[in-house]
Amino acid sequence: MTTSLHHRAIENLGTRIVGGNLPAGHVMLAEQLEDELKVSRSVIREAVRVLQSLGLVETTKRVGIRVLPPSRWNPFDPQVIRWRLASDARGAQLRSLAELRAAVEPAAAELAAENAPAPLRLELVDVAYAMRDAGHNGEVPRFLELDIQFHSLLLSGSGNEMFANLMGQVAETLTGRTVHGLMPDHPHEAALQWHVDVAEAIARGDAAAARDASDRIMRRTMSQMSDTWTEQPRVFIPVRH
Amino acid sequence: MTTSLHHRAIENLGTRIVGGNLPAGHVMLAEQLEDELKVSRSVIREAVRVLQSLGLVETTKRVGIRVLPPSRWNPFDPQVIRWRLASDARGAQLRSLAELRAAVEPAAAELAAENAPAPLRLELVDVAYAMRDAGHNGEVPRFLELDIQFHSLLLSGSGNEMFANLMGQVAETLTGRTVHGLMPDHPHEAALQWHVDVAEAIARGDAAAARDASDRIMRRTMSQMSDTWTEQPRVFIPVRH
DNA sequence: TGACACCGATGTGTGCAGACATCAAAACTC
DNA sequence: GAGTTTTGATGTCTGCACACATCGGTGTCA
Repeated sequence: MTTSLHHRAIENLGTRIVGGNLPAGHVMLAEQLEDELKVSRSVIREAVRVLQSLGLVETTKRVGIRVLPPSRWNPFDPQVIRWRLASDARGAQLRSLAELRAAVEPAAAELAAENAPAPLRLELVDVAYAMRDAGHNGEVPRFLELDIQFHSLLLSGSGNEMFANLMGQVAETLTGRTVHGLMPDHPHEAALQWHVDVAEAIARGDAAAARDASDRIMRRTMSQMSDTWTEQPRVFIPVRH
Repeated sequence: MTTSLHHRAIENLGTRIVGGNLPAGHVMLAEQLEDELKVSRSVIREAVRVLQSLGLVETTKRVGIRVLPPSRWNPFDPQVIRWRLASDARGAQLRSLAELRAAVEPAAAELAAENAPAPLRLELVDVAYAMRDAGHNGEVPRFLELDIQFHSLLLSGSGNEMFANLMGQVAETLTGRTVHGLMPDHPHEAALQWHVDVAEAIARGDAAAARDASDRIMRRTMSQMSDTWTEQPRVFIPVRH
């Protein structure tokens, strides 16, 4: 199946804007985009509407379609995140996601210990032990898969739909780490145990212990990654009154 | 200026879907929506495309426009949040936001202590002291305004654009609290001091102290609010493999 | 003469109507 | 039951009328 023209138009413009090829303030005309992408007006109009809802562009009569600065983008939109990960700002995006994850996961662990359904708790324990085995045996691909499953279950078990929604992005950061060669062949022994600690604390409903163990995992992964992206420039979003 | 038809169509359908009037699985036809909203096909199509990008509906040839379940919605989209706050699920949405905020703010305080630009640190200190004064004098509206400004500055100062983007939603939760009558006339004395502590810790670059003080604020507000929404049902989003 | 307010021309997004293309669900045939 | 045809919905294209922000010219007043 060839993806729809609508989808391709969004993808084309989205990657170019987020990638910086179309700088903020740049003005385009609908007609010009029709010619450029060789599609009809309706396709362009529908694509622009979507980009507008993501905060990537704004339309003004008599002016055209204006590209907005990054401070106006919706940084939580999965598409925007994907485009940023595919751009030069990949490092900065990974850092942002990692920081968000480091903040959220201990809180999610705490909530999961209080609210998660029983079957999920059991699965979490199983996965934690499987992770430990895979880590010991140096089965890197299987470990990565289990790692993603573990953290997905944790976020899902919190019962907070915003936490749960970060699953997809978390998977990105984890796979991103391996792509960047930041993943050792044998994960740190203590980190493996901490995963088990989180799972068992949740299983027995010990919120404080779950948070603490999760916090240890996060602090370790953060300190592990921080070296690689210290050179990434930070973006300060001005306060809108 | 009358808001555009496009905007009105999105608003109409968005509120109805998020509000539960159009249940998941419900199928609509573009032609039927044209008649119902008395607008042309292009308006409907552009609106549907936007709702599609928010995960509220999907379109299938030969079937129509199908409403998707809440687990498919983008819970971070400002519009979705706004519609949810206007619906029966207002309580659950406020709780989710409060939990997110409680997780993020201490992390943001830590980052701000390390990265925030100097002028922002100074402004933060000023606002913290102004808050304390306003709190002492029982100036509730002014206190609320300063409170929002304080937390906006904090999130913005973290240098993480995802944290910074939560400002708008945070403002909602704070104003939401007053609307719900959860705001005492005289804010708790210790909480006022903690705000000052956060600001001064950030000003002198003490990340650990900033986090601790912020964490105390969050724990207090959470325990304050938790009574009111314990009856709200939690939504567990299934893990997608 | 110069500054300023007004006003009409212009160009671009917005909204409308109708046509044909495409493709997957559903009905049909064997 | 498997394969084929039909059908009905979205996808795409096009021409047109309208709304309205911007720009430039015109007239008025100091």
